[in-house]
Amino acid sequence: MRRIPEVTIRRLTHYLRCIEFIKETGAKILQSKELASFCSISDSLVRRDLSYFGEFGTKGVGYSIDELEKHIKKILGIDRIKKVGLAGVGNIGSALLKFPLKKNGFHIIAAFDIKKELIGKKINGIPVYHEKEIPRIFKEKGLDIGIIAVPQNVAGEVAEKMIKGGVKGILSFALLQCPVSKKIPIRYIEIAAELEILSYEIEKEG
Amino acid sequence: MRRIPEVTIRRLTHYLRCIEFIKETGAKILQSKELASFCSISDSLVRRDLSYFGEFGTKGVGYSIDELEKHIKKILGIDRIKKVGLAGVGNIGSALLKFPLKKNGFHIIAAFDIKKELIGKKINGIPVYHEKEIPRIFKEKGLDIGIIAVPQNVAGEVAEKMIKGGVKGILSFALLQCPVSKKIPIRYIEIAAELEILSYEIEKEG
DNA sequence: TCCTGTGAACAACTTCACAGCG
DNA sequence: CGCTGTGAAGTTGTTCACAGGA
Repeated sequence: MRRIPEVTIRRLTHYLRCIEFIKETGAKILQSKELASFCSISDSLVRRDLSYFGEFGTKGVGYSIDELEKHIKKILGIDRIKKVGLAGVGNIGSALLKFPLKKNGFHIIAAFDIKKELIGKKINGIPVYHEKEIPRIFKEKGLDIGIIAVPQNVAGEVAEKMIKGGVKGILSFALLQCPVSKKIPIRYIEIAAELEILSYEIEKEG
Repeated sequence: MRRIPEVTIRRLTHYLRCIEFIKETGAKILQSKELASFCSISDSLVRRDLSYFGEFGTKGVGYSIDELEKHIKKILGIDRIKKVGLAGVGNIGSALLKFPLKKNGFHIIAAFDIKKELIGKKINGIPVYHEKEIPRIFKEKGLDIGIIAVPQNVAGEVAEKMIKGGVKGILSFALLQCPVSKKIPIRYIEIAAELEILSYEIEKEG
């Protein structure tokens, strides 16, 4: 099997969103052309993306929606629940605690902060610990993913603590200054960057 | 000038973050090699990215940090303030109202929701209007960018209202169902998708 | 027949390697 | 000499076009 482009994985998540939507209409079969038009891409790209992982379709017919959903979830590794720990219960952090990530298979098991008035409380049923507890709790509860929503200047040390706790991957809202010690996947959500790209696109023509 | 890859624009925003950081050290000159190592990419890619927009450097020396910052801001169109309207004052929305986007040149001027208890209030100094006012307020205040943080099922109509108000670009946290009528740039921030990609990367090897 | 899966052609992006200027 | 800017080569990703199975 050839190396798989990262954009293919991103599109897979998009296919999943479309499938979830199409399922509601009661359809059972989906063709590459229909899925493609939902995503505004070419049908051959849909088939290419899927073919990296096997032959899921039926020639002359299309793809079974249920099967396809199952396959994509398996590929993305979300066929089983992922346990998540969240560091930083500020603006973004507390919004995430209320965000329905559970329906996508991501369960936030524990939150962390340094503010005394938060520690020991439960927010939306999720207990808040002191940040110094990150390594212990991550290890004890077997958390898979860490979300970092703390200020820029402490993001690096929080990441190191998660790694000490055996985290397998990190999603960060703050740029992690120095590349962290152990090699685990790290992804970023940067709201300012998205707005800047949008700004560029606006100025480009209009 | 050749067509500019979207990844180049994304990297430009990253260069800006690095420059902001490096500036604090008091440095005045920056070489492509140093910027590249900050971003974990090759130096020739940095030079290629910048060369799409002109010749900003001095051969044998490097780039003036101040000049480079100014140029990149100009390219991204953030050399002047962008006015932003935010629809949806829920979890994510209210977090964004407190988020320091101002320091990146994005000023949230107005917020919108449908909950009676919010309308007429000010949050962090930003007035909240009813969502039916979107077209009027966007037009009157000359808002450039709309951020959509409402539930999926009403995201489409909110987008249409913004377009009626003359918005130039949209950043959405909810997938917009049908592609909106007028052709303006739309970008997405999908937290679930990022977690899914992370999940894939985790399972891939470890 | 119709739609998938896939070599082969094509397009986009990155790196190489070096000319050229300060 | 040292670093930028850039053709040309190399690599990666997308589309074409069609063989092949239901």
